[in-house]
Amino acid sequence: MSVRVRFAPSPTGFLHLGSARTALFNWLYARHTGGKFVLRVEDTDKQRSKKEFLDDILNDLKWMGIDWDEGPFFQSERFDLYKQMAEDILAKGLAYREGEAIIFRVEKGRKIKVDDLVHGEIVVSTDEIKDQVLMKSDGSPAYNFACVVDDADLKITHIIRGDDHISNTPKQIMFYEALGVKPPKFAHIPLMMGKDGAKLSKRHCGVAVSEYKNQGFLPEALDNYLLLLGWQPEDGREMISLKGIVEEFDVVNINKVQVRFDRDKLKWLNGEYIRAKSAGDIYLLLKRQLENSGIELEGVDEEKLKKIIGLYQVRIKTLTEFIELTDYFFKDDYEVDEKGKRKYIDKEENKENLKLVLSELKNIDNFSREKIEEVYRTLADKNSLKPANIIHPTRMAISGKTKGAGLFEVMELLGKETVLKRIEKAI
RNA sequence: GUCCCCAUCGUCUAGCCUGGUCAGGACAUCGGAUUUUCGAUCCGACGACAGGGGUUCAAAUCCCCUUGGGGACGCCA
Repeated sequence: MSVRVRFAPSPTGFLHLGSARTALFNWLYARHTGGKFVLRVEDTDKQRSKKEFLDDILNDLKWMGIDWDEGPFFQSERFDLYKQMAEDILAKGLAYREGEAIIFRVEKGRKIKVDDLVHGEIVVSTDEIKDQVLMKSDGSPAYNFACVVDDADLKITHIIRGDDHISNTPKQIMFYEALGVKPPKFAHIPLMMGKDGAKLSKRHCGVAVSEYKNQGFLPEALDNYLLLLGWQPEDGREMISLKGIVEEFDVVNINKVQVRFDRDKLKWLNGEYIRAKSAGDIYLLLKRQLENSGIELEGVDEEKLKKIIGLYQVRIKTLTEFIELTDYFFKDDYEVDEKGKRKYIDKEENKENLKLVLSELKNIDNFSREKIEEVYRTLADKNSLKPANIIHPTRMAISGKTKGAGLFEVMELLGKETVLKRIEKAI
């Protein structure tokens, strides 16, 4: 029988990192087995469910490279089915009415066994479980019941979900029995916590996939990191693509331990992916981010921008860092490092050195990297200065920063006019 | 409180099932090399089997207890 898994978000908020990770494991397992990935929307709570949330969730999934084969199915459209199934259970004498509600009677003194693909066998006594609501008085199904009816109806074979559902599982197994349906296999994956071990929250580093998207993380990096959190290939390699790992992936070797989200490692991976891309690819990704941050790209030549990317690609870990580091290419009112200014500009000797530089630069016709470098070297030589004595003040004068890409490349890209203007201003 | 899950460097992990290798790797941190700075890169350092009992010639590995962390106990999902 072919594998069918599902991802069942509730459209009551954005796509949470933890849910994204669950979706990822489900998707991977479906692709690994050649099975189907089904999308189901758990919108039984009509008050809190919003279409916009759903759209965001689906967009984020697509962004991550997660596609689905069937659905989305909406629970809100299937109330008749739940009601029918509850009535059936009622007719079998396994449930009772309490007002409008239908309640499942839990038989005491039984042991329910959950055969979990990640944890092994989990046994729970039914003495621990209270009678369970199947249908609420308002006519809507209770979560656990709707979940079972749908999973049975959609012929789901493997339920891969978070550890927080372990305690729901024995209840759900009883519902399967009542429905006369063989339960699927379960795989409960350990929860993802914040860096300090407490619940992942906004306070830590953000919980929404879209936040990472907006901060300039690449989907490849996020996918890779989320997967690495709890699973790793046998050879231990850490750069893994979703598509490339499909064959190797399996749920049985997902770790049992609760994991902590480590933004630093994500950033490292993101940097690796940024460096692996061509300047052209980065350009495409960056365009939207730049415009969002109020930088006019109208007047900026694409080739030039690609060259700037080429210089900074190796120095950034997220796309947004690019914007911070290269503001001086796009506007004259860029950020100025005051401490650096005092060190490299304000001192009298620095101003003298900059004057020397300025007079030499004025005479250059071909404002190329090679030519500028030659001028700097000979100038330093003639005045028995260290090259650094003129390089640092120049960098400070033209970029407002003490660090950055190679100075001569930067100068060439900035152009003679801008460079001279900024040095004069600094003096 | 009751039930359930879990326990190797700060973090993610390899090793555990089928006891016997200096407990290996990655991120982070700190040094060094290189560089006009930053970054990248290359070298190196720091750093863990939660504690206590067993079993055994031998325990990170098997068993028990304690401790610690997490989850669930809704007519929320």
